[in-house]
Amino acid sequence: MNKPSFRERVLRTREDAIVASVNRLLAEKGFESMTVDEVAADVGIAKASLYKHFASKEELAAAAMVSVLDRALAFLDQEAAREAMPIEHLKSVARWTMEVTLAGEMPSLPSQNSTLRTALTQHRGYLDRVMMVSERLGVWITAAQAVGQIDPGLPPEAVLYTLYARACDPVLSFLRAGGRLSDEQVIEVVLKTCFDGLTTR
Amino acid sequence: MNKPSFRERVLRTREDAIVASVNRLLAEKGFESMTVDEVAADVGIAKASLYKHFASKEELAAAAMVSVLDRALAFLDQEAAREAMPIEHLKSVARWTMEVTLAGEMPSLPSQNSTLRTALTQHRGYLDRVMMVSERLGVWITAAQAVGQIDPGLPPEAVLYTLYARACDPVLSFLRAGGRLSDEQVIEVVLKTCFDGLTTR
DNA sequence: GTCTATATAGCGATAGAC
DNA sequence: GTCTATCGCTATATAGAC
Repeated sequence: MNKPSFRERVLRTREDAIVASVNRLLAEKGFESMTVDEVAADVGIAKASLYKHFASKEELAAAAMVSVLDRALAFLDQEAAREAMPIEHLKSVARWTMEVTLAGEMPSLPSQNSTLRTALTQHRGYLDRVMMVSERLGVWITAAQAVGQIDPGLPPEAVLYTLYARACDPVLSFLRAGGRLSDEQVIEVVLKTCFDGLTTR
Repeated sequence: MNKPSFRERVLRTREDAIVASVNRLLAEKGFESMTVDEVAADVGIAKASLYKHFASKEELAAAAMVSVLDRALAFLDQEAAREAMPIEHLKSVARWTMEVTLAGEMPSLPSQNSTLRTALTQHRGYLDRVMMVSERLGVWITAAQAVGQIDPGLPPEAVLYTLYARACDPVLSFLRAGGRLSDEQVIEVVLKTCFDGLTTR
């Protein structure tokens, strides 16, 4: 385990800056509308330099996804250390997801695009992290269903996907655009409809 | 009110065919990934001919939206004629929306894209129909809240947006891709989570 | 209105000097 | 590894004959 040289740390820092820009642009404009020229301009380096770090636009997107999944895993660690019921953990995760989304730091990718999809399904680092997050959420989901906090009649995958979907819920931006609710209120409303539904309890 | 000539009917039929293709391609690949060449090839005419009917790619997308909104208005008419509680009307609308989406006939557009967004916000036919649909749903929403079927604590716009969002809910395609549920079961599950929430009642 | 052929522009990716 | 300059391709949109 060698101590990283100054040179390596500089490069790593630069790559972090790239990923941060990609993250933001991906959240703001989406994969197709984001151009590599924009990323380069945003980071402040030449496009050719960008391609020395990442081989393709798809690799850039994958790196952004890996980055946010690592943040998610870190949050899951922190959350798991907290004493709480499974349902409370799940609500915390949903809230965190929406906070990241509203902060413009959630790279939401179209599941339709074929070149991106094939790139991601072959990206080991991405797949591994998706699996890890899903498994850790799955534990809380089945636990919450076992004690009757989450409806046991729902397929666990449906619960999982519903939580994932909070990361790209258009209701968030629509409610924010409405201007009548603060970001915190937006999150509380969506969180309530997600877990309690639209109908009166 | 002149009777349309044979020539006009042929043109109208061709435009309908174009819109149908756009609808399908827009649902399948999204606005950015759909190309005008694809549309022309799908319809079976030359691209230049396409541009005689619609001035731009954005106009094509707007026409597709107008088309599906007209279908929605027709469904709302039919639904309004039915004797039912407001909440039942809203559930029917949500179910219809998801059926259209799973049938691959829901042109879901990215709200991010700027050129498309400006084109739509200036498109009178589109805006009018969105307003009409929203107002008619709004009546049922406030009625349902008045009798306590929909949570009166929720902002009506939040309820409206949540219903609209069923048209582009990624949970639908994810659950279908899972392969364990039929399309009807997928819709029932999402409908239940939407109105009743994830937690046990 | 329909076609073929083309103009124009933007994007992903690379060459090659330093 | 960073830069400038450019390739090669594809996409929207149009010209002009019929």
